[in-house]
Amino acid sequence: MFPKKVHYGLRFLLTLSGLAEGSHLGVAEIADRENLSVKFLEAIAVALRKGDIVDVRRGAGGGYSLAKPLKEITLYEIVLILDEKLDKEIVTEGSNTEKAVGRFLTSVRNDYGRLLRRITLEKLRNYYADENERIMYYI
Amino acid sequence: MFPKKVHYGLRFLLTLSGLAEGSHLGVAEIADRENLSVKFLEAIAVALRKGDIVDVRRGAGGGYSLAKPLKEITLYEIVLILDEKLDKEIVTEGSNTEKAVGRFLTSVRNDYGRLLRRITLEKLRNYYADENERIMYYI
DNA sequence: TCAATATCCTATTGATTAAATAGGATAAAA
DNA sequence: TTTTATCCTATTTAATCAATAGGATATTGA
Repeated sequence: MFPKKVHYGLRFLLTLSGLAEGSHLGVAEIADRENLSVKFLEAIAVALRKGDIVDVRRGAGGGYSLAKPLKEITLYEIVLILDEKLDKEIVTEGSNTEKAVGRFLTSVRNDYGRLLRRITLEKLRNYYADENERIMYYI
Repeated sequence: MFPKKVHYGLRFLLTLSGLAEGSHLGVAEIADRENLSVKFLEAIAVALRKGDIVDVRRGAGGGYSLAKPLKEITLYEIVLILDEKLDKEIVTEGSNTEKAVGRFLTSVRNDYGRLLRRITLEKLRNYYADENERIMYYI
């Protein structure tokens, strides 16, 4: 349902969320930890930076950090940045059936957008915390 | 956002919804009215029939008709039948970040599914009625 | 019965998008 | 001023979407 860019992008952000205030992490390091293609993750990182989700520090010792707390980042923003098909135009021109279907599906997309806007990455963080607890319990 | 199969399928169903009780309409006829590829629409019709959305009458004078009233057909069913990416498996295995992201996105997909289940094709019919009224008003 | 009609099935083609890779330009810290 | 890491552009490969084609199958209607 969601392209890999979204999966990888969320893992990228989740990794950054573990960072201490003011510190940065490079793409190469994260790609290594997460076993992802460096180049592919690089493109994702740049897109997220342009979308003001992460801050960057270029040059040696640089890398990325979250631009704002997880609870202020909605899934809507992420999907809009990393999944181009969401904001693709829905045709509402043509015959009456075409118009009706176009308007109908547009309203569904709007509902979906509202749904995504209500979900913040804090929830993702909670799922992550659950995973870590699961290990603690196991030990 | 939605593949053409969904658009075409909805136009197909919308056309069928105008049919008198007990009558049928062939794919060729509908494709002609809606300016769609006969062969492509044919595949859509077969899929909808297998999903119990439409009934079929084969042979001469045959064609399709709605298997149930529009208000009993949810958008969820249609999207599930005509958009294969909805029920594609989301991976919840691997590293902790991978699991967390997988579970998180699964919950989002479930929310989306609930959203689609609340929308019936009666709403589509209303959009269609609006379009027709618009013409009446114009005349 | 049997010809006409319309669905049904399988396979193929072409176009578009997704995913990954590559090489080097740019910027900034050390 | 060297090192490091981001940034940019282009290309390749794989997967999916959209459309097309031809014929097999079933059923109606004469």
